[in-house]
Amino acid sequence: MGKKAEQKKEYILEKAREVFIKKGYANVTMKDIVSACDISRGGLYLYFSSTKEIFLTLFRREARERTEAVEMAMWEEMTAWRILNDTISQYKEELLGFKPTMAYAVYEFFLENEDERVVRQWQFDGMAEAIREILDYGIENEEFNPVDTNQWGRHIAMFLEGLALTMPVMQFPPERIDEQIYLLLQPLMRKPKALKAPYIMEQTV
Amino acid sequence: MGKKAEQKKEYILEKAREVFIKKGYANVTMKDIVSACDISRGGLYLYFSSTKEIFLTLFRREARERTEAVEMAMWEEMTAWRILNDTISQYKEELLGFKPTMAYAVYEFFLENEDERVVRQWQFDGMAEAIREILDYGIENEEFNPVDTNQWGRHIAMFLEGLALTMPVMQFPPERIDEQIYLLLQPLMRKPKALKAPYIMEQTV
Amino acid sequence: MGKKAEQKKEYILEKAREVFIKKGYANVTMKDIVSACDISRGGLYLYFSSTKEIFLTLFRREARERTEAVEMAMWEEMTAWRILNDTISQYKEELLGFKPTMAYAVYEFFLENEDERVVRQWQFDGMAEAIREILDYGIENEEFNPVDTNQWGRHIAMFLEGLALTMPVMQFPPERIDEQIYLLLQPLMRKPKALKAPYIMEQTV
Amino acid sequence: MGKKAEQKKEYILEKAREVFIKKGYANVTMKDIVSACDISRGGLYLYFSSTKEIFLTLFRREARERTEAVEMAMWEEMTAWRILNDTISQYKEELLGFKPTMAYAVYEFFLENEDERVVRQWQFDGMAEAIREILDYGIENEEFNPVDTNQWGRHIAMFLEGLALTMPVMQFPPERIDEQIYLLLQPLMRKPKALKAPYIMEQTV
DNA sequence: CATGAATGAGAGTTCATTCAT
DNA sequence: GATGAATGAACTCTCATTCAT
Repeated sequence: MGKKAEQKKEYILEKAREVFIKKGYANVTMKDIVSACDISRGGLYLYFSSTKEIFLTLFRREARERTEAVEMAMWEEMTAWRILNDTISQYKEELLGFKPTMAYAVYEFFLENEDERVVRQWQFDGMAEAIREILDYGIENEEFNPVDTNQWGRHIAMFLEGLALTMPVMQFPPERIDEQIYLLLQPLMRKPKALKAPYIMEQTV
Repeated sequence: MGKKAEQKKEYILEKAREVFIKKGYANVTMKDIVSACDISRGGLYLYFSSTKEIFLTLFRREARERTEAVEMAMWEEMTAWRILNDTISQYKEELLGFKPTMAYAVYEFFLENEDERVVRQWQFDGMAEAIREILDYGIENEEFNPVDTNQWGRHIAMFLEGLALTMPVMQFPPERIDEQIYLLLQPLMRKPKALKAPYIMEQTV
Repeated sequence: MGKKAEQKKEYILEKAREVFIKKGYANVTMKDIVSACDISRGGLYLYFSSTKEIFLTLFRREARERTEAVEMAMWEEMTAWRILNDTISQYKEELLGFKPTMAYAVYEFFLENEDERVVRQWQFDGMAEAIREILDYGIENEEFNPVDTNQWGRHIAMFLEGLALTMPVMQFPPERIDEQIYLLLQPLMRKPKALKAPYIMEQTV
Repeated sequence: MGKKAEQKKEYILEKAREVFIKKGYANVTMKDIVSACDISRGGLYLYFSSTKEIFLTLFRREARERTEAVEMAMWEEMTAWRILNDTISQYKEELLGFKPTMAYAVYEFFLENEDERVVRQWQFDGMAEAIREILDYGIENEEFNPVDTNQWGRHIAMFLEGLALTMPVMQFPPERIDEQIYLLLQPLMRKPKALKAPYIMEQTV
């Protein structure tokens, strides 16, 4: 495939992402994506042969990017707080609608495609693992209380997923997101009393 | 509407529920429900005119029942622990697949029907409120540490939703669910150290 | 399925037959049949779900009818000549276009559907077997020379198929068909010299 | 057209032939041929503008070659038996799958293209004529019984076509082909009793 | 000459919805 | 009330054919 084809593929993925964000997964048709891309019906099939293929391509990439961001941050020797915070902040932006999310589409997709669930698990495990690493790092630095970081990795990862799915529908205000994150992370903090919501913001700056 | 018609409607809802559990919302067609009910195609339209109408009827009822269960328990003067535990246990059963759940269908539905999100919010608020009441009750009895029960009501409600959506796809073992609930509730416990996972079970008995 | 549905199915088969006669098999679309039947696109799918299904239904029936006709004639104790002649005459009518034939469609179908060839074989064997019975009967009556009737059953059956496929395209005149049948059957005749083409006709009367 | 273009055209015809043998005519698309030739989509159109054009080119050539083979043999003063036998043997090889045949494609083509049937007729007549010449030659040499060689030329030509169309689907064993040819040619033989099947083979050697 | 991306017509198929019975 | 046949819109997917490069 030439460079131009690669670009076109990229363009289609980008447009398709917008469609998935807007309509979830199950209701998206090839026609929808065709319209969004402003190409011909047959043209899309030159690059992808189903919504499923498009979706999986997008999903795998996003999962990879998300965990890579964490690894990258660790490499740069930022404080554990800062890293955890950035990670969660990215979610926050999505939750607040500043940056749209495919969370729904993801859920619809894996509901419909039972045989692909291993991909989903892989993504979740990757996320949990990345968070575990941050926590280990933070405990070592005496930033966090010592806890079972395997369990807490999963806990935070799962909480973030729940938040991602609940918030868009609920349309909670930003403060409420901070509130929830505060409750989640409190047990990790060495001196929780000293922190005030939205403490995440304070820490960041 | 006669009594017989009422029964038929009830029957249809029951069967439709099974379909939603199995296929989510977006992929369910009137034809699916017709098949599940073993009723004529036109016949279904005498009672409901769309999957949306059927779904909303079911959803409103379930939301009501769930909060009512909590209220009922409070009325019976059970311990806060017992009530919270029963509530969470019901989720656990669903999560472990012993009792099927419409969680996915719910998410799909509200994704597709933006204008109905207020209903979803009402349901979530009802759940959070019910949990808040349990917490207030437990704090009063000195079963729980004093916390902001409004925040914690939402926190637990949201966590349960996240769990409900994550677990079915992940196929985690029961211990992991206990582990997660433990991490969630730990800050509420007066003597967390004394509790071992699966502490929920221990408390129950 | 009610009686009316049965009639409709019959009607569709009848119309579809005309389409297959006219266009063969491979080029026939569900849309063609829909047009021929003057029903809606979706309507056809209530009765048949593919051209393949329609074709096989027609084919099986025709094969059955053709061999049944032979059995029936034997039962009525007609002379072997008369029976063989009638059988061949039916082909002749088809060949001359007085009665249209699906021969082409049959060939196209079994080319395309290798896995159904056993059906074709069953039909051919049935035909060969029926002719063998006529020959045995005729030899017993001393109408025919004694020959290996198994071989000759296949020989005549195969010849008729070849004729059916060649004639429509060739547009040979009726005399030429008689000529060919004469050459085919000559070795069976006890006094071939005494017969003149179109001897089949003479025998019939 | 330059020499190189001529070669390319030749190459395309060769590959297209393989496709027609495998898939008949009606189901063959320009795309199939493009794939088989490993050529660009637009490239094919520089040489041929439809499957029909390609097919007709192939068909005309094959018809010519087949009759030429007969003429050539006569020229070499082989015995009529030997020539007839070689001609039929070539068919046999095709029938047994040792040498693939376009027979099906031919039938499909002329079904679909009524206006081209004159070409088919021309080919059949050519074949019948070639066989007639062999028979005349054989009668003159007193190899065959005297018969109406016009009729018999058509008879044998038609029989071979029938065989070609029936056998591939039926998957008959080689002996059965010999059996059938024996029944066909028997009336021509001066002393048929002396011949045993597969007599064709015996004669050849 | 040659390429292969792009187009759009058209086939298959499914269902929501209607309506005569 | 209840049925299920019938309709037609919408969607998926494939290819013949064109055209810029």
